[in-house]
Amino acid sequence: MDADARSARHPGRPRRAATDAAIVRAAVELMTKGGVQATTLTAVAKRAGVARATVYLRWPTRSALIGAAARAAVGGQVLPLTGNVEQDIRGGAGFIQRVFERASTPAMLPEIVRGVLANPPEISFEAVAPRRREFARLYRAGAEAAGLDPTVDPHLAFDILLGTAIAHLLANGRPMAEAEAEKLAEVIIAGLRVPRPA
Amino acid sequence: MDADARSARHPGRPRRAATDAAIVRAAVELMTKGGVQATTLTAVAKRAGVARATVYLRWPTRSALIGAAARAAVGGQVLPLTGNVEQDIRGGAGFIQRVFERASTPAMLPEIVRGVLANPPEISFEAVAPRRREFARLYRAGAEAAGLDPTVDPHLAFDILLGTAIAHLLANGRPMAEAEAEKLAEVIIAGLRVPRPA
Amino acid sequence: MDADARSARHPGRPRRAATDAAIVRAAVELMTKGGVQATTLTAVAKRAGVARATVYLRWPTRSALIGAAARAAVGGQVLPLTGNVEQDIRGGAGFIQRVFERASTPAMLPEIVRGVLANPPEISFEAVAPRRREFARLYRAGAEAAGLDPTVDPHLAFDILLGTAIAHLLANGRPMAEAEAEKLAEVIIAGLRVPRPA
Amino acid sequence: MDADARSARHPGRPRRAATDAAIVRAAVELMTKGGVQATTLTAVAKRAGVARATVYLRWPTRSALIGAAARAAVGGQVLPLTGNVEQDIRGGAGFIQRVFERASTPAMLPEIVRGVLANPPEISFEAVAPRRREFARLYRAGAEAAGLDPTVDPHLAFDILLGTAIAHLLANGRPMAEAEAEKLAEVIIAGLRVPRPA
DNA sequence: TCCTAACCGAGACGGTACGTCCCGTCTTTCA
DNA sequence: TGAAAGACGGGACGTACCGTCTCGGTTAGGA
Repeated sequence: MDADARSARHPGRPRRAATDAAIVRAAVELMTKGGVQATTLTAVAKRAGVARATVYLRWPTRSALIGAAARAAVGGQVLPLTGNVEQDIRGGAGFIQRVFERASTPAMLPEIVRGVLANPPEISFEAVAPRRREFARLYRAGAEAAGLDPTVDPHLAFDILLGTAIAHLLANGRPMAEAEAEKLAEVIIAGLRVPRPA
Repeated sequence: MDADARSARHPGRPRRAATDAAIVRAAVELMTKGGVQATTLTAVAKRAGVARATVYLRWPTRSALIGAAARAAVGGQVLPLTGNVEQDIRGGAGFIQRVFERASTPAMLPEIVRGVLANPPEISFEAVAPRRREFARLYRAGAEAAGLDPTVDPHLAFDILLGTAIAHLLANGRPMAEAEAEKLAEVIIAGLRVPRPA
Repeated sequence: MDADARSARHPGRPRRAATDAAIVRAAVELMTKGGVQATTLTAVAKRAGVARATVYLRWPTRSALIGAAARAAVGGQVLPLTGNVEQDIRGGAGFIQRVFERASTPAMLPEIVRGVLANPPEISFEAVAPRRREFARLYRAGAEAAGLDPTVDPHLAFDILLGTAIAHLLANGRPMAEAEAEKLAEVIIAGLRVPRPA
Repeated sequence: MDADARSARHPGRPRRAATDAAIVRAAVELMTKGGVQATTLTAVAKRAGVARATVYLRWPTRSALIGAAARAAVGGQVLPLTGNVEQDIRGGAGFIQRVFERASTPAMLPEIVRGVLANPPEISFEAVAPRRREFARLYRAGAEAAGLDPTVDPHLAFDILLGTAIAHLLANGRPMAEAEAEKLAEVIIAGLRVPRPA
């Protein structure tokens, strides 16, 4: 959509692309440091070295900006998938574990939850977990061959991985360790494995 | 300590106990209907039939009140535990599924996440998931006898149950269905079962 | 009226007379130190070592209490009058000058003005300047004999004395000095003297 | 300095000049109708058709606004002075009498007294009686030529005029009549006249 | 000597104003 | 047109105070 915006020749002075990035970066930093309530539009604008009105030229609402910041902070990396289901579960565990270890993820999580559950939604869950759908497609396609239960909801493995990371963070105040993530992957794989005929 | 507080006769006019409940109830209702942003102190006080200042006599802050409402709405029910680990995992799945089906839980979830991750924390996770600790104790005590992996983090089963419920809600916008929760319990149990000697 | 209150035998525990005085004294002190806005009922009660409700047993309103304090602080002394008009003008100047020199008078003045001009009046001007009426009576009776203008408003001399003290305080932030008061009295007397036949 | 402020182009949207006036007018009207206690910021803002925050952009405090209103209501008119001392005393009496006859003056008086005597002062007396200083200068310059006592405090005539108007208002609840003011001027002039050589 | 009405301290409570802060919009000037 | 700056309407927040009320405990004086 950036391409669209650029190709449609607008008259007048063009927007500085760097400004967008500076604003989002400022928002992420403020969220990380002080949470949502510290992420005032005034504060964001000041930190980005930009006028408040300039922010409103790009995002219609504070919520929209915070949503953009959340996406940028969390949905930026893309989980690599291979099609080998077992390997993808293990890889997914490691990926999610690393994402949660970055300070911005716990900082953004409350806003993501709020935005996703808002009515109407302010953040699309797809935007923050862009590979969930693909993960399910690959599970559907490759589970049986890998000896995993093909009757189960194909999103289940992904949801367990992500959900457990969230629950662990909430319960302990810190993200899962690498070893815990690996163990989790093993439990999921074992749980989904179809019982071998005796 | 309630006993102490009650026995130590405080001077002055005593607080009306009903007021506490009315305020929390009003807060929960407003949260459920309109989310956090609709849960104005003015609105809560009005709905509870109480002066705004009266609310501040009991909770120092809007956040504190919302935290109390969240605890009341979600931590109110207590997961029954038997000591039979397999049965408790299945029961836990059903319990969590039912809790998430009540409208107040999705409504409160964003605030719970915010409050638990806030710095300093405004909500103790124990308060909203009071049986997690006991669940882990029972797992530690009974896993081996039940043929489940005793080397794994004893909280793991609980965290998977709760976390998956959260992830499912975020991904689909609606809570897990009963059948899904049952399937989840089976996967967890199978995943934790120690490989039987061939 | 105190006598009335005492003679009408009230049942129950009688009021401690000292409490009234302590409350008024506290009010005057607070007014003198911090002005009206510092004279909170809470502060007065605390300083008097008394419960807030106790104050309301004696005065129906904060305004009423402040009015009482004003009367006590300013109307306490009574201007001595002799009937010799010239002498009473000079004496009045000195008296007013001394009253304004006490710190409580400038402190109370704003409240007195407010209370006297309030609608309905909360303070009767008679209560703070109890001898104005008598002064006028004596002027009416003795002016001609003293060679002073009998056709003028008999309150005029008193009003000039008091008013000039107020204006001087407002303009300079400090009360009139003794010499200034004496000079003022001379000007008034000279101004009121009927022109001697050439 | 207004010129400076105007020439030094301030960035941003300029303040609407009409708003200042509307707020002050609303404050004066409310004071006149209901006294200080009716002059709520909310009421002022509402009557001026302005947001409460807008008022706070111009005056830091309710007191400051009320002070401004007092100045505007009372200090607005300027006593015309001629340099002819006798004539100026008579003119001053009439002027003050007319100022006190306007309903806003008695309404504002308590606040003026409070503000002038506050510590620190919130209203400068110069602002409400801007010609007192000039009056004294002219008296000092012209008293002797006019046959008036040059040794007396040159502010005295003015202070008597203003003070007597205040005292009269306090004592009677209504301002001096025109005839009374004229008589007062005559008494002052006679009182200040140096005794003619026999 | 006991009863009883009133006093008194303490603090809850409804109500309301204050002053601060933020949002989203607007109106200016300058590039 | 973009962008900086800041005014503006609107509204919530947390604090403070008023005047009323409701407790518990105390204290004088009459029965």
